[in-house]
Amino acid sequence: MDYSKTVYLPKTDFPMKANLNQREPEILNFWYRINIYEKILKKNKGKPYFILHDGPPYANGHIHLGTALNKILKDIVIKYKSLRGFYTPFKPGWDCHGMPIEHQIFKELNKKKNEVDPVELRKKAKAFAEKFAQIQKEEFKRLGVFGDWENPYLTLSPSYEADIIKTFGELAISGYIYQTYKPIFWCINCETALAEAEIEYYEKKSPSIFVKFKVIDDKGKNFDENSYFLIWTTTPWTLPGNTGIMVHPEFKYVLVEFENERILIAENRKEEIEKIIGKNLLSLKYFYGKELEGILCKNPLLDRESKVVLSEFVSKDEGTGCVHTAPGHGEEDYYVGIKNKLPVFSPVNERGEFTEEVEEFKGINVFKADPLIIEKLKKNGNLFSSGEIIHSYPHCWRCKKPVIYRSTKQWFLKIDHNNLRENMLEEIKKVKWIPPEGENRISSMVSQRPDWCLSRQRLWGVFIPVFYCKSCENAIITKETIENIYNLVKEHGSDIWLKKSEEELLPAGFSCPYCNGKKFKKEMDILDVWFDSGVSHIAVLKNENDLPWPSDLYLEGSDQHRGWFQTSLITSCGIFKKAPYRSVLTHGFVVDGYGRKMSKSLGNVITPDEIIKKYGAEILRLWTVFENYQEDIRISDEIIKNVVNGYRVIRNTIRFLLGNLYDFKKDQEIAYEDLFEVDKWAIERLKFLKRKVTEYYENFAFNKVFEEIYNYCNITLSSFYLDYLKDRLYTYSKNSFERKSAQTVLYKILLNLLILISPILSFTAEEGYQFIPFEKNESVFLEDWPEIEEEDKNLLDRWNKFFEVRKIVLKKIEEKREEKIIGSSLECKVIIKCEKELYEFLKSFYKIQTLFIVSEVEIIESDKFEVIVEKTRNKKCQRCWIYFPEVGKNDEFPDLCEKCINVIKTDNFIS
RNA sequence: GGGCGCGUAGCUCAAGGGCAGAGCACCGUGCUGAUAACGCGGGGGCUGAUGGUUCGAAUCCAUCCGCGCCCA
Repeated sequence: MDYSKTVYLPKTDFPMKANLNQREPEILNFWYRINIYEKILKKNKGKPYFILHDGPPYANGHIHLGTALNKILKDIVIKYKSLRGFYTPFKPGWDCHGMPIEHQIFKELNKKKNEVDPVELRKKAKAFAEKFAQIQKEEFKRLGVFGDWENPYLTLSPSYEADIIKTFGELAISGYIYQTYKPIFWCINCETALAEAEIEYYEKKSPSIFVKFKVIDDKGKNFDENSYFLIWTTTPWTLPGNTGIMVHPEFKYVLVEFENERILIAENRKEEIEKIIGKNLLSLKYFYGKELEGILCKNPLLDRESKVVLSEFVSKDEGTGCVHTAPGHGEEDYYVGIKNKLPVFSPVNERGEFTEEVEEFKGINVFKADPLIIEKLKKNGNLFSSGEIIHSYPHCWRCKKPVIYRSTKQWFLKIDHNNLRENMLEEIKKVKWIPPEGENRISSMVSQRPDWCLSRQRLWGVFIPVFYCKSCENAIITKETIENIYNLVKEHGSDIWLKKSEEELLPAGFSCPYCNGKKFKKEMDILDVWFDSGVSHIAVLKNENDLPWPSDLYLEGSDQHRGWFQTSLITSCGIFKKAPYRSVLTHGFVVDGYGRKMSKSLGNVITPDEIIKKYGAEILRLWTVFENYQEDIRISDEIIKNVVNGYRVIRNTIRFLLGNLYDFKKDQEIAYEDLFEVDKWAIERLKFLKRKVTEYYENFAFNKVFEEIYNYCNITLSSFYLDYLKDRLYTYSKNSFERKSAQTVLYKILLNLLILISPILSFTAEEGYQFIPFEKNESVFLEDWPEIEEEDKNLLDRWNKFFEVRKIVLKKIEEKREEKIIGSSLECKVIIKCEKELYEFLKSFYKIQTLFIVSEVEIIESDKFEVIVEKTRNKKCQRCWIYFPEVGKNDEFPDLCEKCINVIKTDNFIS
C-alpha cells in the first residue's frame, strides 16, 4: 500500500515561486479596488493622529533608488503606526518650481531667458512638472506605498502658491525680509542671471597681473614706509570693486625688499615670484597670516580702503598668498566680505559696462577695460608684473561667451532678526533626531549659516510679492498688498503676477505708504524654490487640510539637514517660534557595492525599475531594511541575491504554515495550558519575537526587525520546530490532540508573522493573508497589531539548555552519517550518559526522541557525560518512517507501527 | 581645504579593554512527505593602515588612507 496517500501532507495554493513582477500588480489592483487607504483611516478614525509629513521630491524625472528608499521607509513607518491604531493620513507631495525644470524647458526650446514669453515658458514648465509628478505617483504606487494619491500636494497649485505668498508676507511684515547686494553669475551678452546649471567651463585667455596694495595703516606691525601687499588676479576689471585682501591665518608671510619698496607675500610663493620677475628677493620680516588681520591698504585704482581679512580659502599653490577680494564680484569674496563687514561694490551694469561709480571707465565693457586698467596701474606704479594666462573660465551655456560675477539687489531673510537663530537652536534641542548625530549636524549649520538669499532671477516660480514706488523707490510689502495678491494667486495661480498690471495687482486706489505715490513697479525676481518646500508644513498641514501641527515626523536623506529640515525650521520659527516636527529621521545615500556613489560616468547606476522588473517591488522593499539605512546603503547583484534569499526563506515559512492549516478551524483551538510543552515553547518564542520586533519598529531599526523575523523563521521554525512537527502533523489522526495542538500554534504564528512583516513585505503579507483558510478581515492591514505579552523566561531558559544538548547530539549524528552508518536521522538510536542532574532534566522532556528526530533515545545515569549514536535495530514503519520494535508483529499490517495502524483504522483509510 | 559620519569573513551585521561571533554565500553531506524546498556539518579574519597608552586593544588616544553627505 502506498501510505503517502494516508498522511496529512501540507496543502495550499500559496505558490512557492513568488513571481512577484506578475503577482504584485494583482495585489495592487485588489488594494485599490477595496480602497484600502480609506479603510485603514476609517478603522482608526477618532484615534490619536500620527503625521509623517512628506518631503516633496522634485518633479523632473523618474524616481531613482534614493527616492524609492525614502518613500518605502515612510510607507513602512505609516503602515506600522496604522496597525498600532494611529490615525495616519499621508499626503504625498511634489516640488514643482525651480531651476532644473526651467533649464530643461530652455534646453528644449533652445532659447534664452529674454527670448521667451514668460507666460508660455511657465505653461510648459507647469506641464513638465505635472507630467513627472504623475509619473512618479504611479512609480510610488507600484512600490506598494499607501497614501492619498488622489489628492497629493503640488507646490505649483494655486492654493499652495497663495500660501507661499502669505507666508512670505507674514515674515516680511515681522521684519525678517530685507534687500541688499549679492553677486551672481551674469551673462553680459544675454543680459541675464545664470544658475550654476547654466554654466559651462572652457579655456580662456586672460590677463595675469600682480598688483601692489600700499599699506596705509600697519596696525602697529612696524611695516616701513613704502610697504605693499602683493596680489595676483586674472580679472583686472574687478579691482575697482576691491574692498579687501584675504590672507590665510596659518600661512607664514614674509616682507621682502624690492627696488626700495617692501612687498608682503606668502613665504612659500617667494620662489615662484622670483622666477616671474627674474630677480632674487631679500627677506626682511616674517609674520603669520593671523597677525596681519585688520591692516589697511589702499585700493590701487580708487581712493578707497582695502582691509586685510583672514580666510581658510587662500590657496598655497598659486598667486601670492594675498588674495584680492571684491565681494561684489565673487561668491567666495562675498561670504568673506559679509563675514568681515567689507562693503559690497558692484559698479557694473547688466550689459557688463562700468557705471558712474567708476567714473574713469564709465560705459566701458569690463573685458575691454582690462587693458586700460593695466595701463593705469602701470602709470600709477602699482603694477608689479603683467602677463597672460590660459585657464578654465565659466561661460554661458547658451551663447558660449565668458560670464562675469555681478552683484544685484536681492531679497534676504535675516536669520538674526527677532532672535530667530537662538529660537531655532532652542527648538532643535527639543526635537528628537534619529540618529542623534543629526542634532549636532543641524545645530552647527544653523549657528553658522548666513542670511537666506530668497531672490532668484528666474521665471519658473512664485514671484516675490513686492512693489516699488516709482516716486520714492521704496519697496512696499503691507498686509493689504499681500492679502490682495494672496487672493488673486489663490484664484488664478502665480501667473497672475505676469498677466496683470501693478494697478490690477494692488488693492483699488492703493497709494504709497511712504510718499502717497500712485505709480508702482512690481518685483520680477522669483522666490528660491527652497522657500516653496520650506512652507509645506504651513500649506499642507495648517492651511489646507486642518491636520495637526507640528507633525510627528520628517523622514528624509541626511542632506536635508541643510535643506528642507532647515528651511522648514526657519519659516516655522519665524512665524510660530516652534519647530514644525517633533522628530526627524534621516537615512543615508544609495551607493554601489564598493561604497561609491552612483553616477552615469562610473556606469554603476541601478534603477528601481530594473529591480522591479527582474525581482519585484517586494525585493526593493526588503532591500531597504536589509541594511542599516542610517548609514550609506549599498546595492549590488550580490546584495540583491542575499535579499532574494532572505525573502525566499520567509515566503517558504509562510507557505509551510498555510499548508498545514488547510483543515484547521478556529473552534479547534487548544487552550494554552493544555498545549504540549514544545508547543508552549514555540508560543513563548513568538511572544519574544513580537516584543523585540515591536521594540525595533518603535526605534525605526527596521534591519533588526528583519533580522529578528528572519532568524525566527530560519532558526526557530525551519531548523527545529517545523521539522520536528512534521511527524505530528502528517502522521497523527486527523483530529487528534497532537495535530490540533500543533495547528493551534501554527495558526498563531502565521497570523502574527503576517502582521509583523506587513509594513515591510506588504505584498507577500497580503498574499499570504488572503490564503488563510478561515474567517478573517478583508485585508491584513485591517488587523490590529499583536498584543505584547511578557514571555515565560523560565520555560525559554529550560529549552535553551535542551538545545545545548541537542547541538551535541546532532554533531554525533553527523559523524555517523559521515561514516556512512546512517543516512536519515531516524535510523539513529541515541544514548546519553550523564550525571543525575542532567539525567533528571532530559527525562523530563516528553518523547525526547521526537525532539531529536531520531527513533530511540536512551538516557543513562553516569559519572561521565557522553553521547553515543548507533544504528537502531528496530524496523521502519512504512507510514511514519520511524523505527519501532513492534513493527512486523501485526499480521494485518506487518510494515506499520502501532500508532499508524490505529490512525489508518480510525481515519478510515481502509474500508 | 573645512564640518558630520562610516570602515570587523565574499555579503549583511554582532561583540565597546580579557580566546573575534551570527546568518547568508561557499564547500561537503543527508533526505526525497516544505522539493527550484528542507535538515546536518565544515573551511573562512593582520577587525582600513601606522604609531602610542595598557600585563592585555577590534574596542581608548594620535596620525594617515579610503568612502559618503554637506559646505568651500
